[in-house]
Amino acid sequence: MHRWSQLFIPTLREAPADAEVASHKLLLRAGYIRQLGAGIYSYLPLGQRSLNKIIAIVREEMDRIGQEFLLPALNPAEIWQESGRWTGMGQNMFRLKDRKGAELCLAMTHEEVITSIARNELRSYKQLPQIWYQIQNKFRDEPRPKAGLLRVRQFTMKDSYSFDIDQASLDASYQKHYDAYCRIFTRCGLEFVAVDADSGAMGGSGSQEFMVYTDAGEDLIASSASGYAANLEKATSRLTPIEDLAPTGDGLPELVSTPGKASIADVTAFFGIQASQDIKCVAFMGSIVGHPAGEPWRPVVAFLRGDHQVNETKLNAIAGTAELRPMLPEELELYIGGPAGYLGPVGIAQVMGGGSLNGLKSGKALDKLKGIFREDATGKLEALDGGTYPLKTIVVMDTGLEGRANLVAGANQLDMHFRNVTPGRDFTPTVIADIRNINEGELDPIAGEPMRLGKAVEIGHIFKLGDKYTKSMGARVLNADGKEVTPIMGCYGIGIERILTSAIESSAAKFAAQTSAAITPGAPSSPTALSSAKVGGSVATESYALSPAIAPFACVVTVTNIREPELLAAGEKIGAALSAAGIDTLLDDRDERAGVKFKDAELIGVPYRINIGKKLSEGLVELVDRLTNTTTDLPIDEVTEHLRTLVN
RNA sequence: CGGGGCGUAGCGCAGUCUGGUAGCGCACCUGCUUCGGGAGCAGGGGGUCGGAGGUUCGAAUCCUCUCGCCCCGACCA
Repeated sequence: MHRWSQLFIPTLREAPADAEVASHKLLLRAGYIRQLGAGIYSYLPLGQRSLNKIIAIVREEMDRIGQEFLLPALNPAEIWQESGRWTGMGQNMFRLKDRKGAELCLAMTHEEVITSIARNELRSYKQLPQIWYQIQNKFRDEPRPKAGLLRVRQFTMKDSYSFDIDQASLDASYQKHYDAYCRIFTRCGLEFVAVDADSGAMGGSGSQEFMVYTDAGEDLIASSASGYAANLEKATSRLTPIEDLAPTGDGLPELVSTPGKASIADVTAFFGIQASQDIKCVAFMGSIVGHPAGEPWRPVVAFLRGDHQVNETKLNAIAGTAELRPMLPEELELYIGGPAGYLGPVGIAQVMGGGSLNGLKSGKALDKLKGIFREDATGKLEALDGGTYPLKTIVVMDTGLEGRANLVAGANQLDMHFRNVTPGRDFTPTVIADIRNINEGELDPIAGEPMRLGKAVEIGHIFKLGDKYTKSMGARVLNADGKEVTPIMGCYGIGIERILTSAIESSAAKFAAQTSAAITPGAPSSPTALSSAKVGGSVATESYALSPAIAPFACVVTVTNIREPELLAAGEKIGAALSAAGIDTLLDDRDERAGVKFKDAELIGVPYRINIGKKLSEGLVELVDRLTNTTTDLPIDEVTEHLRTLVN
């Protein structure tokens, strides 16, 4: 049992002005952390206790599937040069020189170190599979540390690496991690989802990120009750069928004069249709991936349902471009042949293949194009450096338009639209692909459950690496046939601090929702709700509670007045009994007013509080369960058993 | 790296525009009272105003440079 009077728990009534997000303010106010520099924090006793508990859970679960190492944070440059990441990591790696001038770095991850061990020690398939993990400080020279512990330059990470002889074995190692991660995050009291992540450039075959929904997060994800979950860049949806318009006239595209109707809203109102019955055109210039000169642009034109938005990441992937910018008016004229507001797919094929510079009047587009192309004798554009650039306009149609008919679309003439536009018949896109952002409430593609869309923070990542490091660093083992083969790897990370941070964020969001619910609707004059929320007041209002598994203490015994010997004696007794029962207990034996103790106990996130006060004369104490926000009176001799049930 | 903001006591801030001996609240120390929701009264301690240079009789305040931190963007195993 710990006594509050003897601990260092520097709580603050007000948060430093630098703190913006809830978890940052609360960690500071609760005395968990103090900032030393941008993205650099000291962990005070409370923070350290909580992180140690998280680490203990991680270690326990990881020991079930692997073995713990501790690898150096200080790495010689050589191994990073071997893997190609000495230059590849760019500015994100802290680098330094020793007294002899040798180059070193502070490791931001440990594939190189672990692979150097593997190549020196692993000889035979009989030694595989291996799962090696460590819990270590990592260093990253973030361009922009922010949000308290959410994005920092030094942090604790559990990282593990698997070595397997073949894909099936890697799949098994990967699955072990998936299962272990689910157990870890569940034990920490987190509500999380595992999303499919991009395994792209790393050449891996599978990757998932474990995410916790919170507005403080930097990623956007979608998930549904069926278990479907994906990054916004990958998420797709099952669309509910749209009723197509009946054809008019002969059913073929019909020109309609639509003076001044340049927006979707104007056009749909004019025709009396839904936005989903209209074709939206979004025209970009995309910078070509890997172009030697740096930025030649390729025209990329996207058509979507009027009520959908382009996801530029998806579109980049389809178009083979790295970055998209809107076309300038001159470029619209050149590549599509119509003015903004009246762009459409019909006839766009005729201008595919590029146009002539003559069509351009002036401006940046002309200058830019003149820097890249010249006109040949026939008026066609030709690249100045003789390179072959895809001049063809890439026309991408979103899958949301597949099978549709009789849509309204721009006619590539000022003040004109077509109706009766039917994809496939009236125009043929270069490619049909999912390039839209999904929307909240759309149905997931697997089970058709409604999806939730929101910001989230990544707390873990599992990844089938393949042979990237084993190959470049020359790790080889003999297989059963006596043949030398390259083992394949997986890598798997967990951000320890992010478990704490996201737990606080999630809980604080719930408390905030309760508070605003208490103030806003029915009872505007409720004095207690108003005073606790202190609208416009100076006292901070954020609150939260952690799961007993990761809170610095599972339980706090609050002696409301230590000058009453019976209360203090009862507190000592109950605290000792709880500790003896294996419950991590803090006795608040400070000579403070009850209100101060209540506030502090809430601030430090302890989930269960035993108030020892007036009712003691009746043999009762109060249990405040912060996770369910309930208060109950308990007979003294039932406290331990009750808490034991709650904690486990 | 681009844009914006801020550095005055442990925390939150005023004072800077218009130069004239550095203030308020909380926290801290002492005493008395109070004692279940961040107590009251009285007394007290604590700041070379981020740093350097300059202008001036005089600089927290004006000028130049510099360091740091926060936010938006870019970037992000």
